[in-house]
Amino acid sequence: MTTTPLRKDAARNWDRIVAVARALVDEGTPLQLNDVAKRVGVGVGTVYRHFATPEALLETVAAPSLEALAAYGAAAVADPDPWRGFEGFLARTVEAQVGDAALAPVTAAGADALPRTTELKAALRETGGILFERARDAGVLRPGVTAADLMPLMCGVAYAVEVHGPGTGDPDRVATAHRYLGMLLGGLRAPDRRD
Amino acid sequence: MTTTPLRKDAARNWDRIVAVARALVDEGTPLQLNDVAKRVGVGVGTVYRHFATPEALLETVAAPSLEALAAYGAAAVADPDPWRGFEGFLARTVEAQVGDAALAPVTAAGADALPRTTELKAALRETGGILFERARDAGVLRPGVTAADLMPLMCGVAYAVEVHGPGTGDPDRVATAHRYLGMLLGGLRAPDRRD
Amino acid sequence: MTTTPLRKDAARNWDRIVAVARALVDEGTPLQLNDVAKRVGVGVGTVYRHFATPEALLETVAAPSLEALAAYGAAAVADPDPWRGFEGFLARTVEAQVGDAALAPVTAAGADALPRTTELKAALRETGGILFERARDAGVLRPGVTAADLMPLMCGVAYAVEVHGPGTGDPDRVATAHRYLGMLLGGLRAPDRRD
Amino acid sequence: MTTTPLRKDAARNWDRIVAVARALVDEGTPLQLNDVAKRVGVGVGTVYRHFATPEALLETVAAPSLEALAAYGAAAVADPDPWRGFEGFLARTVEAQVGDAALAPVTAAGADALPRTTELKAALRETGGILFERARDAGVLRPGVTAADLMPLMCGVAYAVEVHGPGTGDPDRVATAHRYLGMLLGGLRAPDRRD
DNA sequence: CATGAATGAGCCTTCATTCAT
DNA sequence: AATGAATGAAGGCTCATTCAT
Repeated sequence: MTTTPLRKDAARNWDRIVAVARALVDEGTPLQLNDVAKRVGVGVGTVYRHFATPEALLETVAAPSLEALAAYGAAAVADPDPWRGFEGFLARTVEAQVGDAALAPVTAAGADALPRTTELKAALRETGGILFERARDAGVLRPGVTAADLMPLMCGVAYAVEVHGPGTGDPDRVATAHRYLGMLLGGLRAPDRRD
Repeated sequence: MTTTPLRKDAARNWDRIVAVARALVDEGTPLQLNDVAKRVGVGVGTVYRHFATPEALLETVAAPSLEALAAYGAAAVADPDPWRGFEGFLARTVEAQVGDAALAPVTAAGADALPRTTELKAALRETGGILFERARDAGVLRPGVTAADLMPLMCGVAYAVEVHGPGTGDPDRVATAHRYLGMLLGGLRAPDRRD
Repeated sequence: MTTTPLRKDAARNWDRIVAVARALVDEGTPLQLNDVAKRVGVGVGTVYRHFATPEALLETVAAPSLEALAAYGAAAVADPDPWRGFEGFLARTVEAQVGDAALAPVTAAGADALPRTTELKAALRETGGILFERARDAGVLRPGVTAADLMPLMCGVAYAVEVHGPGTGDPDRVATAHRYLGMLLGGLRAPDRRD
Repeated sequence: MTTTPLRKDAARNWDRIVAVARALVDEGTPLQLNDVAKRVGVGVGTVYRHFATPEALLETVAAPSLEALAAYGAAAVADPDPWRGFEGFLARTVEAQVGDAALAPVTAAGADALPRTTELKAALRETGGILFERARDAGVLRPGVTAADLMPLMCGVAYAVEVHGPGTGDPDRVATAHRYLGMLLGGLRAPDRRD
């Protein structure tokens, strides 16, 4: 965890690279380190020095969203209402996924490029697990679900939003994400119906 | 619908190309026409003659699954129980998606390379719509869902299965798909709980 | 010169191929035998049977223009006014070149694909030679020009028209061709000036 | 006009690429960047880095001729004799076209790949225009010609030389070019003849 | 004679990554 | 540290021509 602090100019480059990468991600352009370097106005080598692979850069771009999610999760755990904490966390998760194009690939990737990413993903899984268990123990969850299903399901909701409609950045996307999450939570089937 | 029948030798190549493509799709290799040609043992031109683009080949590979799904859908419409028809169709849909790696890209693609694909997708949407309306009219669906949500939701379920675990072909995948579909239909939330 | 007469159906194909090729030339599409075959609705083999190479087809397409020019030339030779005969022939030549996109490549080509083309070109050279000599002997030509310069100069005029402006088919082209030919005949320099 | 100076090694490659391209142009081989790379002994990417398209390379190869022509034009404008300036410029122009196979395609191309090419072509047009107007105002030009005709006519002369005979590089070509230009300037028709 | 499937060399272009400067 | 030139494998696609049917 102890990283040698960057020299001031190096830190400045780091920031500019990440900012440009963020902009590229937002506009849907695939991250190419050559391209990033050109836009930042530094050499490719500099970008490679800071980020060994495109994935590392992408994970760095995604990190703030993951951090924010983790922070929210920590607060949700403190919520006295188990369901509200659980639901809120899931809502934030899908909001983040549909609002930040960097998240989907990072979340779905099998291997992480940065240890920090692995930590964050683990923390989120952990938080999700805690919230899940609290909810389950409170009896507000249907049986059959496990904590390990949460991440895939949230990715699924985000993907459904993707398939449904307009590209990242459209305001409707968040509404759709909430609708879809609501469906998953409440079920598509009318509650009074029993087979 | 009347296609000039291929000469015997051409038909043989067509079959071999599709077979190789199917194998590549199954092993997760991206479809590259040069590559396909090499593996089939024909010239690139032959592959291009049969399939103008990688998408056309992929859609051809995916077609049987789509056809089977459409056939099932036609039968489901005849099911006297609206819910069973609806649920069965969705189940088949996610099974297909999870069992055939060619489906996800074809389903998610905005533009189709082959008219047949467009027809099949339209037919599936149509069938889904009919089953959906029957279920809704029978009062077995929660309000707030629309027919246009079905396709995205099924894609979402399939994607969740993908994120969850083992690659295409694993038998567990179908079980997981059923579990996830069940969650979506019934809701994650315990039915007796009301906010 | 004795060609086995074609069977009726073969002759029909020959005609249709040439007609399609003419249309392609007129619209500026490069002549590709596969393409021609597709548009005619015959197999490539058939086209190849009739025309061994793209050049042979192009020369066949160009032939009528060359024939017409040759016929005009024969008449021009009979003109009692040597200058008028000469000038008229050149005018027709450049008109043909700017009006028929098939001519430029055929005229400029070093080797001919068809004997008929060689004959026609020779005939035109011959006619040009006669007209040239008549004009020269009548003293209406400046010294320094030779008969062998005529063909290149006419090609040059046609090319100048090409560089100048709108593509084949535009009515202005003929006017421009006449203007340029007029410049060549009369000279750019004011006639009263002597160095 | 301020271009970042290339690094020494890069400049060396640039030079070698242009030199090879020049040789290819001289021997009439069409410019293919892969081919150029192979002959220079560098990777394709290197050639693409320096010249984004074959046209850009060709224009670079042609540039010195255009520069020389522009320089000559600037001097010609200073010539006290309007006709001599005009004629000299045209003579240099056809000499250049006939001596450098890179010029014809660059001159005839509608769109330029390099801004420098556009500048040079504009400068030449401008110079031609000035020389033309001086000559016209001095009364040494026949009416009916416009400045916009000069470029096409010079291209036409060069093309006529091409059609006439031996390939680029042959010494006779220049002589022929002068002959043809002379014909254009003085007219093919004997001066004493009036219709 | 006609067919049209097959061929495959050939050309273009991109981009992740390395390494000399 | 930073630079950015160089690399070259990789992939895409076209088209003139042949030859089995």
